Amino acid sequence: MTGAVESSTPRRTRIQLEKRELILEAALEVFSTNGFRGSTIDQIAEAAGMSKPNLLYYFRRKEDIHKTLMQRLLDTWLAPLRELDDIGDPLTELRSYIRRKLEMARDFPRESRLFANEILQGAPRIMPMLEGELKTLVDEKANVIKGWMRAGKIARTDPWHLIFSIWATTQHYADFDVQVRAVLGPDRGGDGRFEDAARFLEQLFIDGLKPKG
Amino acid sequence: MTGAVESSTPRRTRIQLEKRELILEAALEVFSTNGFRGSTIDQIAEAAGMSKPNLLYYFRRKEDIHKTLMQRLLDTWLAPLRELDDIGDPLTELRSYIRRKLEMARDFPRESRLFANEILQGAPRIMPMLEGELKTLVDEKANVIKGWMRAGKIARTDPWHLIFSIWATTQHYADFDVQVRAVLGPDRGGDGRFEDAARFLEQLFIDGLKPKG
DNA sequence: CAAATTTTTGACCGGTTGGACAAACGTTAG
DNA sequence: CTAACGTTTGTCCAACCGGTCAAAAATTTG
Repeated sequence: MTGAVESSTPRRTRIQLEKRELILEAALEVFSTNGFRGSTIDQIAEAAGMSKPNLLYYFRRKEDIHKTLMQRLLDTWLAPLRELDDIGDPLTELRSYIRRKLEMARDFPRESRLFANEILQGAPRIMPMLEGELKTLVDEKANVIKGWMRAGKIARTDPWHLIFSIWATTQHYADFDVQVRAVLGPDRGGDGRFEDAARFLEQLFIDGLKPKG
Repeated sequence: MTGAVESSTPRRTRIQLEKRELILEAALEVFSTNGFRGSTIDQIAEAAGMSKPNLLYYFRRKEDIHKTLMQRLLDTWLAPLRELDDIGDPLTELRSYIRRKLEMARDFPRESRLFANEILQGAPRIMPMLEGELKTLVDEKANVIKGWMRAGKIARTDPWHLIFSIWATTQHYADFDVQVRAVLGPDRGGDGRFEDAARFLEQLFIDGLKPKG
């Protein structure tokens, strides 16, 4: 069932390394907009500027491309959470975590959508990573946050649901981009939209929504 | 390009009405877990307990099923927001809006995922609805919320981003269900998970996250 | 019951897709 | 130059998929 995509030391030539990157970049584009089943090898090959058999010389199965993409993705995707530091001011830490996540939604929307697509369909290809790597990290950081709460440095809540909410709100701007755009109308140039969202989320998570009085 | 799925009064027999419902129910199940392109007519037909040609007797094209599903969906999906009442206590209104949305994520996760799937892929089939019906409603309600803010009844923020955040956080529990489950572990029976989320979101949106001191 | 109508099915079709393969092409080292 | 190795491509195939069609089966109507 679970075949190793890359066994030990695959010993790659220079061309192989380059072409594999090219393919992964193209596949990210195609997979993130059409989903796994909705994407064809031909599409990816064309986006990478090569023929289908040529692509299959570098990745023997369509699923291998997707798997490789997912493995890399999870690392960069969780990087901001990894940086959440036990030491340092809690509110500052959370504020910059939120901002980093939002920046990622802005700068890497394809990665976000690829991930969302996979989860939506039941995470058939990355379930083990969720239950392993992901859960471990989240539990660890949730406990950090819990420590801050016990120390009275931030209000008490469920840290797990807090993390989920930060994920949900930030990634929303990448995953549901067309909807956001449809509702707000075309972006009026610059980082206007981004700054609005950043300001809102900071207020929501840091100050809270309630009457000043 | 845009063919009417159902023109005026299609005059349906009893059997047609029943079977069409059966197909739509089956299609909801299949589409929401595999996406549009990832689903086959055969899968839907089997889930509905009939043969493929038989299904195609009731819906002539695969896309017709999806379109019909989406049209119905948007109505029920936006119902909670429609109920947001100008009169009545703002915080109470918002609190029950959030709760209703969360209940929908719990009770109709397939609908949520179907919608998410469509938006993720650029909303190719429902763009007009987003720019029309959806935008109109959101703008209207955003102005209601703006009124509350001007009256000093709730803190000032961007109402549009507030609505997005409520959507994002509540729907997250349906769309990213497998991830939530992977991180939190198996649900310990009953509505425990749901109540945790409800409590958290109420605190987040109503009380805010900040030290009591 | 019998005719008319609706529903169901098996067989079929053209196009697409993931993938195999061998032959051709290119490159490099001896 | 040439043998060895890495790269690229044209061709092919079997499975799948959306959809058609005619004929059989069931149902409704008179």
